[in-house]
Amino acid sequence: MYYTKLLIPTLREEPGEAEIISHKLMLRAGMIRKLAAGIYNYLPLGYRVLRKIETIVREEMNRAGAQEIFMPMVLPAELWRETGRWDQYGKELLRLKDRHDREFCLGPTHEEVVTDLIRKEVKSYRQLPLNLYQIQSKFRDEIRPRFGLMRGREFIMKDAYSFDIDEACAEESYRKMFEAYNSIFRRCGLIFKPVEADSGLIGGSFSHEFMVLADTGEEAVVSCDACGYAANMEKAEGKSQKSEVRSQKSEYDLLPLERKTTPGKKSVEDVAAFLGVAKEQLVKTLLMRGGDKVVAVLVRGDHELNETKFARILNVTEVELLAPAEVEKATGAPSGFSGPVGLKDILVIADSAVKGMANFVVGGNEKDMHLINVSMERDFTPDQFADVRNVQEGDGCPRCETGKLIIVRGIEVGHTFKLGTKYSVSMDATYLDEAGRPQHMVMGCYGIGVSRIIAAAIEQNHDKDGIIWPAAIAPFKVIILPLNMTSGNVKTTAESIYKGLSEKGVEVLLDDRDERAGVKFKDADLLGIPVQIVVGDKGLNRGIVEIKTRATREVKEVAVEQLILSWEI
RNA sequence: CGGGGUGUAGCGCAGACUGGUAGCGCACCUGCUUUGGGAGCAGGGUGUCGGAGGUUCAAGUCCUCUCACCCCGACCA
Repeated sequence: MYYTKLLIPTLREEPGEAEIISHKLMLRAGMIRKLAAGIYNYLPLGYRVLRKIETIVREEMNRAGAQEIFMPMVLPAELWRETGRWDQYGKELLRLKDRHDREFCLGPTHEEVVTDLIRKEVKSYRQLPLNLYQIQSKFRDEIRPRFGLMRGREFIMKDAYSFDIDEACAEESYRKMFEAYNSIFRRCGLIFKPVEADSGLIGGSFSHEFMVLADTGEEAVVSCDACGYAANMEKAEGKSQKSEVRSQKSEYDLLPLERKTTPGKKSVEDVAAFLGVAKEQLVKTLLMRGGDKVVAVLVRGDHELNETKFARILNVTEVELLAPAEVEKATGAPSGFSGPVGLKDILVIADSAVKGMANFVVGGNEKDMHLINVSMERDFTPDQFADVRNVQEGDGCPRCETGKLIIVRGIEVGHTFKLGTKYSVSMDATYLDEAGRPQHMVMGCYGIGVSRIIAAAIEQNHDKDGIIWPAAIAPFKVIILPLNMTSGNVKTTAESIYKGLSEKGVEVLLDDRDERAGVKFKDADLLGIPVQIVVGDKGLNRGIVEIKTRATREVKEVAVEQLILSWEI
């Protein structure tokens, strides 16, 4: 392809709308342009990368036995009402009406549609298992789209759905997808990690997220430094190092409970500093609403509540912190002074790291008042202990004896769920077994953020000058840089190299613009094509061209006549 | 949805407080020179100053409403 024939509007300056590096570089490299918040045009270069990724995804999905289909983007409301998600999904579901006033939504995911298809077409156990996938635009009306393709409202997703006769077969289908996903991300040239995840709103029994490791990732990835354990923050469990070992009551003399005035000291930092104790000697009391109940949660001062775990304990889909006025009503004191001692008619759940603590500090349920030397059981007894906190770096691994947990950032590019019968039951998708009895199909669903992979790949592969594409997803493999288009020798040599490589099946971009060398170098670095072939008079006088690797900037001089002959794809 | 901010040329921005012919850099077009890391000189403005009302002799600037976008938070594959 000739550069002047392609629309590649590179920018010298960083557009103000972009915050993170992948978004900036995609705009600067002329890959995408924004149409509306979270909605983007793909220009030729961006689309080529997208297609590369799609091809890898298709090949691996097909290899794993999945079949490609294509479902509509506009979905009728009735299907969503059948599973209850028309009401559950909230504002993220973009709803619209047709001319007859019938209700529809733009598809954010396709469990309902595919289940409807299968329940109509599949009747017998002989037709199973089935795994159907599509690569398609999804629309989720995100509260706050940001970071370009990383969190768009319209985005391109590969979604697959498996249907099996029973749990064991469903797990086999899941395992195949898990392996296909590993192959896909490996082939895309990404450094990634599959982690255990909470299954969230889509529901189901277990689930993995595939995380591309990058400092700018939006999610925290927890993993063990000794064994293979890895989970996302919502799901990760850990053994607390300090409280469970050091703060055993038996090792301490219980001191008498005391009241201390702590004027205006509300935060853990302030109270700890004021009283001259460590943050981990405090216990926070958070008043939360889950469903229609108000619950007090106790978490050690240096720990954070994990709302996902907490919601699961309460068996509700979401929990929220009470507003200050509600806290005052529930405890009799302004927020910041809540404590478990003397709380009435409120369920108290304590994080397991609080178990066995002694001589600690809690709020006094009175303005400007805290209690010190509080001890479990003597002064109060929680209704329940449970793991409701975020793990911290250095916590013990829950799976092995010696491992310590480490935390890195990741970008979620894939998610696999074992759904079980959640949708087949609510939508009555059944098959007849060998005995002729109707049984619910057991399902799985598997998503890959195809467009997000582009952003993730750039987050992981760039330098100060631009993108450095992994070869498998690069828009071109080679860019030829004739440094002076007015030199006949340079021009014809560049063109013959272009022709030679093209005939060998190499995807080549020839920068035939009449630009100065500096401009071509800068743009080539920005675009991130893995190999640059530099053709200049200087080199040609010695009969050579330079082959430069974008990633390392290593330059190899090669005789012109040798170049095509010795080229290895 | 709450808080903050920004809309002026393709991109980055100034001009607004204090109303008086819409500007700067880059990009773009023409010509000449130049040509190995974002060239120089000369010429060219490509703009409903986000939109609608209003105040005024006069509005990019003041007032009201509105739309879009960005950031923080809550939320989320």
